[in-house]
Amino acid sequence: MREFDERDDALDKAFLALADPVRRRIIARLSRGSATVNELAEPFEMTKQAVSRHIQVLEHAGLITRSRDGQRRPCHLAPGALEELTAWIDSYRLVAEAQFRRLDSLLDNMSNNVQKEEPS
Amino acid sequence: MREFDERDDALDKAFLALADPVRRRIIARLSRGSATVNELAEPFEMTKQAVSRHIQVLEHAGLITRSRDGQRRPCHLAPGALEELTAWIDSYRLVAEAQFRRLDSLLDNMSNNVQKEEPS
DNA sequence: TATATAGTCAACTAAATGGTTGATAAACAT
DNA sequence: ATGTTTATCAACCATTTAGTTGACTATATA
Repeated sequence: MREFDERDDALDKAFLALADPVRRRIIARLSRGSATVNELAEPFEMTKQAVSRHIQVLEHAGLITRSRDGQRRPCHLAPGALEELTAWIDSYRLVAEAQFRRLDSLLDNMSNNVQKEEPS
Repeated sequence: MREFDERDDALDKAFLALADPVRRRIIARLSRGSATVNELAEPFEMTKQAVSRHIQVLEHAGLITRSRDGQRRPCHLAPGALEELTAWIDSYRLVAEAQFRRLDSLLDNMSNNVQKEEPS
């Protein structure tokens, strides 16, 4: 009954948010502690409005949260959000690694069989 | 002398590639073993050309590789590619967690000080 | 040779992204 | 009350993305 899968949508937004060097640098900066929009915008050769929208993308992706401090709107890394992404990646990474190991032992068996069959 | 940072570009492409449910399902499928374009396209209500381009996006992002088997072009998960993404995420995740722990102990100290100053 | 199968290329359209400038809101400071 | 700082909203433009259809290449097969 739902137009789209909510988990898909959450992953879409999170991965898309990270698919931009500006937004990744913002994440990197916030990993060392909270910061305001002006502080986050300062290193970039781009208008503050543009950075403000990058921040909104990160916020809607659930990667950061914001609070209110007078006229400031400090940004904080959302605890747990990055874990969800690594969890998704790792789930398939581990399956693939198991698959590779299975292939390795299959090749081992084949070469063993060759050795066994060779003498015949 | 370079237009853009190569590492940035690689991360851009990889995260962008994962920011799509179709491409994530392709990755999920390939984690269980190689598959041809037709096999990958079959579950989707979309032309084979569209899926073919999704596959190219994954390939240019370095997430999958392709080989030749007659008229088939089997796709395989690129070993090690997913690790690089978790490595990027984890590097900041761990910094952030250390930061949270530091904040926790700071708050602990403050509440201890309050307790000590209370009696005065 | 002809024909089917696997896959890509090219051109087109609709929608989303990423940036700009200019106006505005909200909290502070004088 | 007026002005300053912090940040967002709105309109606009250029570029990219994601899908379509139709033509095409290349390999396999009758």
